[in-house]
Amino acid sequence: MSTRIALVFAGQVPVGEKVTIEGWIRTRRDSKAGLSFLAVSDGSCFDPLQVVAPQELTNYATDVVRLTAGCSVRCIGELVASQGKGQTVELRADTVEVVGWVDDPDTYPMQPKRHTMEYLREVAHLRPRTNVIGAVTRVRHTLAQAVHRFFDQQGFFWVHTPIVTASDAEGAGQMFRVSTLDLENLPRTPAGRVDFDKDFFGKEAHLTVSGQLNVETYCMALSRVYTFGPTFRAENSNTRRHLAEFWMIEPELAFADLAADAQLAEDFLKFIFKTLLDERKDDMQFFEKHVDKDCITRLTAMIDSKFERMDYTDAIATLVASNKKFEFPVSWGIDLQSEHEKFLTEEVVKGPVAVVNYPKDIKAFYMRMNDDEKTVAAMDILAPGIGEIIGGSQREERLDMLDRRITQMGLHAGDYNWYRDLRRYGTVPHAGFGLGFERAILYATGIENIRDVIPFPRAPRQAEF
RNA sequence: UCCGAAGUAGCUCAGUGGUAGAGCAGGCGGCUGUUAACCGCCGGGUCGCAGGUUCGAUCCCUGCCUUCGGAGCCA
Repeated sequence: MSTRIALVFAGQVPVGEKVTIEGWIRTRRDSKAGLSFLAVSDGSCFDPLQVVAPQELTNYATDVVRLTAGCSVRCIGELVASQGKGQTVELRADTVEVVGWVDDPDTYPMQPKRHTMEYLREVAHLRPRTNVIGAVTRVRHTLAQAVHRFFDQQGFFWVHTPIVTASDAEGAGQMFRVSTLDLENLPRTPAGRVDFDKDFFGKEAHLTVSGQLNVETYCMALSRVYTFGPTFRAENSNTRRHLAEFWMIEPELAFADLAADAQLAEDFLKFIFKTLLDERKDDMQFFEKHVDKDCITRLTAMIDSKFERMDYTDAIATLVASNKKFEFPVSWGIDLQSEHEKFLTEEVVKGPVAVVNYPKDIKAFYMRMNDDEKTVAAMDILAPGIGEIIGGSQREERLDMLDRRITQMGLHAGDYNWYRDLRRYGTVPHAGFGLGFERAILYATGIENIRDVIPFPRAPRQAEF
């Protein structure tokens, strides 16, 4: 059984102990003193372990000096204090077994040098071997663990909402169709339409764009629930902040209003980022040094800050009073554009801000109508450097109001019968929010393109690997 | 989808209307308890694809493809 390199650096392996490590060669440096230095990484932590391979090894001339980046090895030897600078301990190898060679090292795509992120996307099956993608992967894992830990500690239950949804109306975004019909030979109704009664589910089905409506049903029984899973949008978005497949976190809180929702969001963000800083120091230091020098101070500032609250109406007044020239003119009733959000969070508040109570006409049907009948209890949390990071709302718990909103939006109440039932049987005020998981990773690491924080990005015309 | 930019060696890039170079990587040799080391030599390219202009195009023009940045949509 081999030892993970992370345990070695964590001091859990005493100097003098014989260990086996297994991993991949990052670099090899030969010394005429009669030994080679192998940087071996197993991905368990940021740093590779230095393995010292003396020329006395029986396969030194045949194997060790032929090692190149990417070769897999099993090294057995004694952990010793390093004689060189740059590391405190190293492995003095008794054996270096080559598990797998690299065919044609000349064209091995992952060289021990800096690659562009664009290039790495083209070799998505090999890019986890790089420092940056390895670090992203560990950060992503730690944040995901922190998400679950936060909700667990707060008494929330993780509800696995469906990926495939046959609801007639999700109400948000364009959806990917799920069908087993033969596209070359579609069944038709007498009226000439595609006959989805012949399809697998007997009706139209799609990939989910949000688990919210489903999770609300469990909220009306278990009080505190959340979803955390993949969601899909078939929109032709080509930006560094959008994916066709991304992971979303959506908590739902019963007996709660918008203020409680905003507080939950604030506590949540602070918890997951604090956990990240506590548990992934090595990787975060790499991001600070090579990707975004402000990433750690940005997270620290957020953790220590008190999120501001700002009414939408006040936000509009602030934007107008700034006399700043915006590409999109500002007036009450508009949806805030990227430039407006950035201005508010980066120049006015200079920190995270929850903007609340948006005009009803620019928000979804399920958001709770405020007493003014002009605004709904919606919120967006804006953060410097990224803009909107969380969107949420108090849900409309009054059936008559919900029905009125459904009608106003040109939707059909009949399509939402199970959702309406929640308002007929023991309805309660409740609220929730949605967080795009990859956006949180962008914010934490300073990585610029969302395609670099998910292992296999899905975007328009991009579904390789 | 709209606006802008870019596609030259395995990678990162320079360059020219007369078919091309550097650094890194790779191979060989030298040197060193080395730190993405250093020194020397060597191999390696349909200059994104398709047309057009021209005696001649990698360079100029047109179209297409791909990628990047911004916007919209949104998380």
